[in-house]
Amino acid sequence: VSSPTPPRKNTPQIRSSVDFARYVGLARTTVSRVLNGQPGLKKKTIERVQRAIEETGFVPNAYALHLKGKRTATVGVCLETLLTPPLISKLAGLQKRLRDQNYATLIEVLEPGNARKVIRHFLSMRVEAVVFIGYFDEDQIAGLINELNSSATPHLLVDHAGIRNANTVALDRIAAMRELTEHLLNHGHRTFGLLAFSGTVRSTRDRLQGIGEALTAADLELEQCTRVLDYLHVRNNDFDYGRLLAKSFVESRNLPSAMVALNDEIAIGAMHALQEAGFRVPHDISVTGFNNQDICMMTTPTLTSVDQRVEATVDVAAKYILGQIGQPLKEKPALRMIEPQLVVRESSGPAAKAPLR
Amino acid sequence: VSSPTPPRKNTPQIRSSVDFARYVGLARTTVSRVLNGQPGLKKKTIERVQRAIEETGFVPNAYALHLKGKRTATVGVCLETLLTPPLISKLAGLQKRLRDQNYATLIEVLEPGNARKVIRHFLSMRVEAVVFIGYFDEDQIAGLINELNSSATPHLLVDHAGIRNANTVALDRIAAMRELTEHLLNHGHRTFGLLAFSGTVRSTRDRLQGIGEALTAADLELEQCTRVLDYLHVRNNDFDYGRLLAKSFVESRNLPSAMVALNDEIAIGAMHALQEAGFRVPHDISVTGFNNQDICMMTTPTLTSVDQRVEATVDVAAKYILGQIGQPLKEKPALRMIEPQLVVRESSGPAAKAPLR
DNA sequence: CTGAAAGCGCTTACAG
DNA sequence: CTGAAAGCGCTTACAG
Repeated sequence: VSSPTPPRKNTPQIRSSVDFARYVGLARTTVSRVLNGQPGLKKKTIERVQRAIEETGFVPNAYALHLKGKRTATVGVCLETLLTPPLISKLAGLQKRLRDQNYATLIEVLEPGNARKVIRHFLSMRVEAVVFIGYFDEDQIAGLINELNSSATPHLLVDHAGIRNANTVALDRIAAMRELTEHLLNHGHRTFGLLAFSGTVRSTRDRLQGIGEALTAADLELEQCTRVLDYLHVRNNDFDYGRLLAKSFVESRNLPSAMVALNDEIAIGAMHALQEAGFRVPHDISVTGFNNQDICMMTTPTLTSVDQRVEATVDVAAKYILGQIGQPLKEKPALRMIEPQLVVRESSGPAAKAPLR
Repeated sequence: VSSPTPPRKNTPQIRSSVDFARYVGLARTTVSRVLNGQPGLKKKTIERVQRAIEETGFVPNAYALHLKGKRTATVGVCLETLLTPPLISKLAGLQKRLRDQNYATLIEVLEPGNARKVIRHFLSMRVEAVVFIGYFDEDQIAGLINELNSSATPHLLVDHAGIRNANTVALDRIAAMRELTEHLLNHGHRTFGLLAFSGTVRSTRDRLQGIGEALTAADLELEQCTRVLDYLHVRNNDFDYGRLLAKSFVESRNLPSAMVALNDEIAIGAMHALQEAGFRVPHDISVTGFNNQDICMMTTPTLTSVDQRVEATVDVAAKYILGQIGQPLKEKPALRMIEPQLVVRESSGPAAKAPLR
């Protein structure tokens, strides 16, 4: 399938359509008509131009094309600073879908302080839409959306739900944690160690709410049933943080019957620490993750987790944004929730009979 | 640090510097001089323009700017289709360094069949350099580099060594495997199960060569010491493939004393399968990975691996490419090898006394 | 500070 | 098929 490139002869540097037309030996107008596939041209002329393209490598200047009215066919994507595996999957999926529709993707990482600059760069490049993937400062993102609206550029937030007036596609994190908690409740768990659920990020608040809803439905109270030791360590959502947290729970001699981790890495780190301390998972204590990464199947025991359904998310996102391009801005913000999928594996099971020491 | 966006009043749609100058009530020339920070302007005038920018959200059209001679300050990055964690780290590191120098990054995934299109897109966008990250079809990439050369666009391959006339920054995979093999030889290992080392990709050939060199130096022969069962399964460099391979070795009743895996995922999958089959790692059999991902510290036992030194790689890459921009193309291709770092952990140890069954 | 003009690299009627 | 012209949105001398 690879298209071989012919060896380039020593051709004079072709810098513009003027040079190129001269090289071909045709009028600039004619060349332009060939390049744009216009009708009424002799086959021989078309071939002559195509051969010259191969010979010279001439590529028209996109900047001139757009000035003349050609669409930029470019979408800007802003990423959260933390490039986690699920975020990368979403980016890759979106890029592929846009590319398939002949859109180019301009990607920037949104860091605190560079937001304005990034958006202005996108606008100067006349992107036809902007997609944000991940979690951002809420005030900041609201400002950016304002800016996009006033230049009639459609936008979409992927993941970050709850921003007023923003178009959003997001995992239903409330439902995710509700289902996960129900699963644990059904197994008799009544005390839950929450790993890395502190903080005021929207996603965490949603997830806490989901836990709370499940507990309330079972006539339990969030404050009574959950324990948090996040404040003991510098937070860093990785294996090691999970290990530290679980260790602290062990040392506190006040272990919950289930540990619910913010993500798979933390859950795996926690399992590790628990096993090192002599506890059996899930016999002595259950552990759950989030994101359903491939590693969940490779741990001992395999890890119960929640799948974000990235493909579904990206599908909805791409369709939405492609549908908005070229349309007048909608007045009502669009909100699409993606249903998560609980994946039960070996790490969660019936609660231990006696409270652990 | 977040720059608040002022609420946008109902301003008339500003589409060009003409509109904008009219809105400000100044001559287009004056506005342009303010925008470009030219001297000899009253403070009051400058402020007036800046206020109008805030009010209208006016952003000059980058396409017009570039036509007038402004640099595009854009670098194109081509990625291999398979977005592995090390590849993403390299991309993220490079993007950050380019952004810090005020370069925008245009990212495309190179799939078989779209290579020409991608390069032509980059050239039409007048990127100032192109970086390839990962492994590609060798003929295809040679053609692309040809094309870039003839339009005087500097390029750099990250990872894929061995392409003639290409500028390259790559991990010294030969040295990596030589050191890893020496480490195992020193522990008395003489039989090596190679997991996923079949195929003719350049990186695999290099890595096999490194193994071979270490064996030769110990008066051993590659063919005698190594075993491969890759042909038994559909290759897919993930946990599950490693598990399948290790299982097949177990079933073959001809186990090597050490398993050397192409990457960490495969190694972890293999460890898992070995442990399920009742073998102890490393007491009965040693296992090694590659890439030194975070999980290496979270497995039981922790996994011996090789670190690609992504930061060093990206550093060299960014410096090289930024140094080439605006310079005449070098005649001699540049080649910089990055020294890998062997990270010995628990999964590799002294060879078992008796051959395993 | 203003205003008219030229020109960057293209495309697109338009008259031949 | 050719050739001259206009114009996209900018910047930059230039004369006022």
